[in-house]
Amino acid sequence: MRGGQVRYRRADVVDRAIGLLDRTGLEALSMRRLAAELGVQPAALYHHFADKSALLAAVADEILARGRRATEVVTWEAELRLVCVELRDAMVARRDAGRLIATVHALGTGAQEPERRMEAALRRAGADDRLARLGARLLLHFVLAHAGDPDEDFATGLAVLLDGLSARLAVTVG
Amino acid sequence: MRGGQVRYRRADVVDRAIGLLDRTGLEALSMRRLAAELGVQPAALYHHFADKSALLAAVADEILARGRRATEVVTWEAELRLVCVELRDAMVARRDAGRLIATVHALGTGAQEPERRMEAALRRAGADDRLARLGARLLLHFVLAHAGDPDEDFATGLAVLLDGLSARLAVTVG
DNA sequence: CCCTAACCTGAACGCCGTTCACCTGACCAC
DNA sequence: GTGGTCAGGTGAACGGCGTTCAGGTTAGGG
Repeated sequence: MRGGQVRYRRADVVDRAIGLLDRTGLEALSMRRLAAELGVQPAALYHHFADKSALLAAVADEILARGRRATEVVTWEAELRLVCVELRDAMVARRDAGRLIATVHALGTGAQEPERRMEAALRRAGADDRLARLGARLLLHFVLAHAGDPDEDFATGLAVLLDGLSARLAVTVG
Repeated sequence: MRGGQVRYRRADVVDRAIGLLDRTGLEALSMRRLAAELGVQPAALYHHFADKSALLAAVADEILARGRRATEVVTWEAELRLVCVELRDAMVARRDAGRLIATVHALGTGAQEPERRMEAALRRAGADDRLARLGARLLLHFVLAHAGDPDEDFATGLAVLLDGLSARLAVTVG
């Protein structure tokens, strides 16, 4: 079957999954539908991904990677802002990307780079381990939950967090 | 079938669902398993609930209601703290309650009382519509995401938010 | 030219939520 | 007492899901 014996690699599958997500939404992004989209049996997908959550993680990470900006950043606060804005933009840019990324992060299988970057930025700012981890999680979960808010609300919420964190940072650093 | 013709009302079903949740976790809380637990056909559940999300909402609301404390509260800040702590305790008290409540809130079918209470408290504190709504969502999503954190982290995160909000409140109120 | 590894097939397994036509028994007005 | 109503339940089916498995096919390097 499938006369034109097209064969796919992992990246192709991820790409088509993104297309399917755009066109039909997260609910319709099932292993069976994706297989049909590729003209392939569902089982074939298990050659590229251990299970569905691995697929979703790969899709989320690809969406995130495509949303990365090439921006130079100096202050730790600007770095934090940039990560949050990049993440938010990626979540809002395409259909259901927000729910996808939140899901994948909840599953713990992917979409972890933003958190790592923010944690590193906070450490560079002088935060101890605990505050760096907590601050990164705080900011990350804020964006995951509020990406869909109006710009003004998003800005206010982000400012609340950054204010509070820099106050604690000042205390820690002395 | 089912000689001892036990018949159930909505509240009975919710109660048994909570028991099933405690014993077997959220994944195992399916319509079919719950029906089996009750010794009933799956279809019977649709007499009590329009669909699964209505069932989950009822379960979440019941868990929340059972977690309510009879506490007098004076300041708006104490009220906000109380709602957050009640919510957190409910999420942590029993197996998978956190994921359940977060899910139900995401579905928009239930678990909305904490947000309403916090919004009202913020309004009483002098916040305008926008800040009241935003603040309530900020606090709610903080708790949904960080209920499982160690006490110290939870306290710090909550303090960050309350600090930031009261600063903005002061500005608004003058 | 053959072998290996990557890729895919076809069929099945056991779950899931939900719908439908129909049945049963309790309770209440008459 | 009797008849009607209606909440609650039956049994069977529908279509969908993720996943597994034994085996087939094909491209590319030695």
